[in-house]
Amino acid sequence: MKEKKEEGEKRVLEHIQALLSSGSIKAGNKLPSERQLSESFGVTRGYVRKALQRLEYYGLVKTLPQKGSVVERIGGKAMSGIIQAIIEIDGSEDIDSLMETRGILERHSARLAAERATDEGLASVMDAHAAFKAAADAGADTLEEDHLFHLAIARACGNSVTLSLVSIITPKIIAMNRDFAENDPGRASRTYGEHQAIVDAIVAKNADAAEAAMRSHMEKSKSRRLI
Amino acid sequence: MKEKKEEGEKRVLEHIQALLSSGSIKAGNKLPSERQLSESFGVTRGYVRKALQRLEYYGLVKTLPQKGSVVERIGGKAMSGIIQAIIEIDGSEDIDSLMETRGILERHSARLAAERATDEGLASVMDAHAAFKAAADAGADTLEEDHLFHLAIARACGNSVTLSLVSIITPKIIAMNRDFAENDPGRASRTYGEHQAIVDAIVAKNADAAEAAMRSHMEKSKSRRLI
DNA sequence: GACTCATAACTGGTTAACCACATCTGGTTA
DNA sequence: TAACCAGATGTGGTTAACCAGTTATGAGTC
Repeated sequence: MKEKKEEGEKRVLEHIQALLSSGSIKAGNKLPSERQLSESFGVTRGYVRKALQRLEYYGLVKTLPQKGSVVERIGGKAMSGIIQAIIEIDGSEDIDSLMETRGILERHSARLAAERATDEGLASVMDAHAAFKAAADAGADTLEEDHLFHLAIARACGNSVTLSLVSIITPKIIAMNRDFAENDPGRASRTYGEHQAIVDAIVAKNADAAEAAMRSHMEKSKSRRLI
Repeated sequence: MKEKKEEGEKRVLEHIQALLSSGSIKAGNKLPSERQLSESFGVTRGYVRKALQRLEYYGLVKTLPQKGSVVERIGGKAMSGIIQAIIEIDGSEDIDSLMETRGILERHSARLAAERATDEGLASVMDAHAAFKAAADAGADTLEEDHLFHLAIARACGNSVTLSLVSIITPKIIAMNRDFAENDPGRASRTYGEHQAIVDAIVAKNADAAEAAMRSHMEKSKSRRLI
């Protein structure tokens, strides 16, 4: 996908991966300075910084201002495997995996929302649900309201990581199959009905029903190729 | 968490969020140039670039070399909500959410591995399992082998997104509770037994059993505060 | 020899300048 | 009028220089 772009960063990641898996740098030790790395890898310092920031984002190294970067206390082989996954992540996200994983996360966020949503969380879910209906009744495009409905549930489930992951995955799916958006006139009302079942289960605090309703919704929307 | 650091990037994200939610910039349109943004936001261009790259990583904008950045065709309110989630992500990952979400993903990766793992995938799972036993028998630290075992399952499940997410989450958990690592001498063998149950179910292609075994393993390890 | 403290070297963080390339502009030409 | 074609402008991508702060050094002192 990205050929020229970020080529330097990828090279740095591979080099660091080699350093760690070969044992040249042990877990918990300090990494050489950015300047030394850039020189030994034959790239400019900017790429080293980008790669290190990426690794820090994934929690593999910790960079301290004016001091240096230390690698987390994770074994070399495991570290290497994770970096490999990071390198592969970029363009490897196929639509099937995205939708499957999203289904798993959404299903559980519905369950968790039913189990422990606050009154405030329930209210915002119902608000989003009502907004969807309003848009549908007005004959407007409901894609955004649909998305916001799901985000409201993810937020109500009280799990910040699940919310983050759903937030990351959903736009990728939208971007990937927006072109497939058929304009079936009955689609919005059918989606609304499925949403209604989810909302009912959540407000009834019936976790099993909420998960089942979301699962059903996900499977149907998958066949529609839309949220 | 990050106070001074990346403050500029956060400011840019908030500004762009405001631009999008206010409707000043509509979905599908081109964003102003990086220089214009940096000037109007009162920050240097570096921060604008970092923020845009972040948004591109999340699939919200697409940056074309020598042309400009276009925002994905997602509604302004939804876009704003996603950016909000991105801003909140940084330090908001509490250990409970991390472990809960990891449990959900691992549970399903075990199920999927049982359903559709290739012979190659099965072999690497069993290899990792054997490596764990070897380390345990030698009385060595098994943390790395434990991690690699779980990564092997995630890889065998054939879902690239799930593999990515597990790869991202796991090191954060390790980093967070490495200090809790008690040295209970029986721990390794107990963990090995739990792993054995998972492996058996996967090779038997019994999805329900695999999921149940992984769920049990996750719950027990949660109480141990270790993988 | 042990301690102190100015200083030099080095760290990651930040900024401004530079590059190749794409696009737009406005005059020129068939 | 319409096609064309320098060249001026603007784009994101990249690089090198600069900054504040930390750390190691080593001469000077007790």
